[in-house]
Amino acid sequence: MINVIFPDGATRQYANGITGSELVESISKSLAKKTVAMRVNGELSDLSDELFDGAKIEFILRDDEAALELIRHDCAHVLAEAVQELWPDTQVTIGPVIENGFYYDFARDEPFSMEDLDKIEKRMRQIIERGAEFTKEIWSREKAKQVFATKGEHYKVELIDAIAEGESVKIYKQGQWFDLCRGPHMRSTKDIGQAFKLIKVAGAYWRGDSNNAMLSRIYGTAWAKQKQLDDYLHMLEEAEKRDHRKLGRELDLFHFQEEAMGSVFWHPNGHIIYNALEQYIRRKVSAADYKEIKTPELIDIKLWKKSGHWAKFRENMFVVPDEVPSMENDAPILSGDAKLMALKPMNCPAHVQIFNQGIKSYRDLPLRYAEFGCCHRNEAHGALHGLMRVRQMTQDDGHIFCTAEQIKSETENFCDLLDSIYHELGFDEVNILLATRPKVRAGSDEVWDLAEKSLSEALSSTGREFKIIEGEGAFYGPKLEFHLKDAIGRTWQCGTLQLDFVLPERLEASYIDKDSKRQTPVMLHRAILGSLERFIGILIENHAGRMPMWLAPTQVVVAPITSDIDDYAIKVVEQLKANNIRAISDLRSEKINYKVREHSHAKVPAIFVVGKREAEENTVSIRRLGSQGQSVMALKEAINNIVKEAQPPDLKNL
RNA sequence: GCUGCUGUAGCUCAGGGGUAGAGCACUCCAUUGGUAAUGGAGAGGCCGAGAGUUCAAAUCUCUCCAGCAGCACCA
Repeated sequence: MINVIFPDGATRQYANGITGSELVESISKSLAKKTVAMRVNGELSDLSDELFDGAKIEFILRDDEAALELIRHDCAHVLAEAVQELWPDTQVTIGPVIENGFYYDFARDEPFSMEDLDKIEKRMRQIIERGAEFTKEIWSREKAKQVFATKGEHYKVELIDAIAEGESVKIYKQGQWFDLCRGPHMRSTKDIGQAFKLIKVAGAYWRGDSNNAMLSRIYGTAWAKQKQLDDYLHMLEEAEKRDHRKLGRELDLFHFQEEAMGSVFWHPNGHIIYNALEQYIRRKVSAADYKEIKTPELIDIKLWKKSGHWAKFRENMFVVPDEVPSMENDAPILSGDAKLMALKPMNCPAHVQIFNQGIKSYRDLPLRYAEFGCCHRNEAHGALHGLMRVRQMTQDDGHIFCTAEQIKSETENFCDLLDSIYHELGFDEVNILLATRPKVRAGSDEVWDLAEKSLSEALSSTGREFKIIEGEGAFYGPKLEFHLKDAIGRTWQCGTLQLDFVLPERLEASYIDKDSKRQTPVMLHRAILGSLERFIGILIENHAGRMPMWLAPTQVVVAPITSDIDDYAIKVVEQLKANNIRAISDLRSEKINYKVREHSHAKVPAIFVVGKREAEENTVSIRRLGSQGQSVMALKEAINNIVKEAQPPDLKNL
């Protein structure tokens, strides 16, 4: 007999060799019907696994959160089976679960088309209907390799070779079809249900290495219930509608063109947002005791060599010879021995240069520099993505020079500043990650201990929750990442705080300590928004283009109903402008319906409609974006309200 | 950078070996109206770039370039 422990702590005795499904059957038929897997001592397992003495078990019902992973994983297997039924010469490779779904990579000469996806999906639904049971077999390494080799599944053979000694080689069968798999799986393909959809096809490298062969990847999404699938598909649609590249064009904010690919042409409307945001951050960092500086964009590669960027970051740097090229047939000729300059990809070395001017005392620390530094990075062409990934960007960058003892308080200060800014910008959910020492790193373990401890203590002392990502730190120090959740649930990494013990040393930064000895300061790299370009992209998508009043390029449109009210409309605009409101009049001889429609599409937050009545009574009829109705108000009151609303968030309530 | 797809008017897109098409936007004219499209007329294009096949190429072929999706990258 064996003892099995249930989630509520109760222990019951069962016969040796009892499986999870036999056990659940013995408890209740209806529970057994809903149970698709189990957790044994906290590990997801097949229901068909035999239990052992002292096993803590927990049943996973199909509707449990935990079952979602299984649904998606099983769905990936069915996808592979469907593809091999349709195209038997296709090799299967791996098919893991990812956020919101799964994918499977196939090796095949012809890539899949979108039409193929429909065919595959149909076949998948049939396979699921067949409801073949998942059964597990343990094979010897030799047998597994031989069977897959005979089938021509060379990638699987390679996977078997990669399985650690001592780990068993598991084969999961579903009817005739079988796959090498770690498991676990649900009872049968029927448990998957029909709430899934194949989303897209794409190329992907074998084992994620760009030196390897390119495979064909099929992405799918799967859910427990149809409603969840519908919601997810709706979210994707919503995300598409919010695409900042589309809105940027429609709202006339910015554009890109071939001659400057990856760099933004800011139009007047977009630049209003840009400036408002920059000025806001300038006020915030100034209040947090940062000194704003400005450093050169073009710097001799000598400095980049010294800083280490030349060795680590060269392939992302734009290099410019300091020479006037001679010309032949309009083609430039460079001598090849001119001095080389590089457009700065980062601001840090330049900030150290300013720190290094004059002699610094421990009394000067912490010393905080901020710069809206324009950086150039030669990003891979395939990486460019609207404002989100550009080749020329402006970071809201800053560097804090301090002592090791000050790391903790500086971290706390910075977190407070971030909280305040994210909150004011409308992002109230922030996930914090602490990336710790990587395998290859600079600096002694002692210093790393202190650095990691300072960061985690600073976070804990303020009651902030954070996750640790082991080994993901920069080679020069650990870092914090701040991820913002947007209005439709996507997260964006924006803020970062990175400790650096290497650069100050390399660039010979020092201060005179209390004992009049020279010391090397610690350097904290930090950014709040990340890049202004990218953050504006995030703001556009977060607000779906309907910017809050203080960021809206045009804040008010005054639209007269007939042309004999034009004078009054002009007067209203003048008064708005006198109060620093970005207002325009729309005097075209169009109907009011037309004007309202057009400015609503342009996402102007407020339309003041003025007709004969309003002109006589010195009022305006206000129509706010997103509302169907309107309200009539005295002009003075209306202006006051707009002025109040148009205050940047840090200046409201002052 | 890799794989796949795409590139025709400002935008969204149709067409497809032999005068280049639509809707919206734009310009002009009429219209003066009460909260999401008033009517009419007009203008607008090296069909991404280059080469090739052909009597003839926007259309077929090749090479580039850019965009899109994913991968890789992301100090």
